[in-house]
Amino acid sequence: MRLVIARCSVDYVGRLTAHLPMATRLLMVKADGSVLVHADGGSYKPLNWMSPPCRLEEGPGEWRVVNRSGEELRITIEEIAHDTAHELGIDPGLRKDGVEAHLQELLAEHVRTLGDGWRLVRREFPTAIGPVDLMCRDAAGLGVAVEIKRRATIDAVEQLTRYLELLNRDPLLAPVAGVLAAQSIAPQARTLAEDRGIRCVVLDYDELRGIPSTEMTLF
Amino acid sequence: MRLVIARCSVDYVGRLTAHLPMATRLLMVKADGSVLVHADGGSYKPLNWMSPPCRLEEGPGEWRVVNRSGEELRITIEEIAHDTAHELGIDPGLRKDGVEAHLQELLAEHVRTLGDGWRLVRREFPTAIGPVDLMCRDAAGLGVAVEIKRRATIDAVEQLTRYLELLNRDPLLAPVAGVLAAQSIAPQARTLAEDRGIRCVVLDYDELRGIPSTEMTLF
DNA sequence: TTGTTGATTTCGCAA
DNA sequence: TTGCGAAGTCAACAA
Repeated sequence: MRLVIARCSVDYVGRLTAHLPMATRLLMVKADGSVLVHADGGSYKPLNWMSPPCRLEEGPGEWRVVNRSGEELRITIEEIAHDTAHELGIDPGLRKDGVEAHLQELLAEHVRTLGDGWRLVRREFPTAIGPVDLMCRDAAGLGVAVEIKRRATIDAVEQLTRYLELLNRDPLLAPVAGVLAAQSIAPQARTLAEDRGIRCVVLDYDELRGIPSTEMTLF
Repeated sequence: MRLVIARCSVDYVGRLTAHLPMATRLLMVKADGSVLVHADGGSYKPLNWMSPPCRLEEGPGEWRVVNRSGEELRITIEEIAHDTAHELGIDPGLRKDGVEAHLQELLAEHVRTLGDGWRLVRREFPTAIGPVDLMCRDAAGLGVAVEIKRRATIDAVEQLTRYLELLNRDPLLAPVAGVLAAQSIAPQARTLAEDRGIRCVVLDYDELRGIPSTEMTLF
């Protein structure tokens, strides 16, 4: 990895056109040839960049970074304050825990939190337009399709609505009710969902994780 | 901006839990206290990070980066290969051109490309559930709602469908047809749109830009 | 390779 | 401040 602190201006021409006026910035050149232009603030997102695979052509006072589809990042360098290179090696990579897939696992284990006497029919219940996260039966034995999200927006309501329309056309399954379960639910999503008779449930990840999974055997 | 090349392991506990095993990486500390952990490849996204506002507490062989909501990034440092700091100053920022707003401006100027004799009623035509990108009238004087996207997915079709339902309830406007105009249209979106009688139009940004805007005065 | 979906999305605008 | 939609979204996974 090469780290350059330089006074530079940057022009990108590709999927859009963008320009950065002359200023001092960090230029990061990674081992795969990708280039990142970072300012001393903002978020983790660079001001501008070129993703791999790409090629860096270094000329006097100008870098050109191009990829196969003709996108180009042109960096005009006025002055270099720092320029070092470092061997980093291949990174072993990140391990994550607590994403949407885990929410689904947890809720599948604790379907009872949605209602007394509820049972899980199956996870990833297949339909013609994609799998329903959880298919359940309530205490009365009626079908319930559960859509799980970390953050539920209007899209989630539309998605669940499409599933419900399809499922309710099947005389063997109908009637099927809907539940939108998420760690947070956007107000507009809640309004639309309730307008369509879809129940909204806010999930607490830590609470779900805290319930002993042997609970299901108690009933 | 401080740049540190170090052999380190990283643990993040916050909205999720994540772990990085010991390896050599770049640690970038920005002026606002935010910290980025970069590997020598991948994309512009760091392996892990803490967004501002946050605070860095530096101990012997361990950094703790915390924010107000209790999220924490803990970096255990085994060896430091490089450690420099640089004054960058405030960045003047990025200027972009060619985003969705520009597509809307261009198409509003060249509504005729959608059909001979078409007229623009107004941009951002207001409805109870949000503004329609372009409201037009075709050669026969019938209303057409146009939804503009850079990339049209199924969401865009659903959005336009909601508008059309609403608009067609208004006896002063009905009947209103729908057009989905985008630089690219996902196959499933096209299928769903055409199934609902919504016309799909692929836009060419450069072509639209190339048409003299005085064209409208020719008719 | 292509398409679809989730994301510690980030970012910008507007109410 | 909050909410919502766009993004050069990116990235992982399935078909």
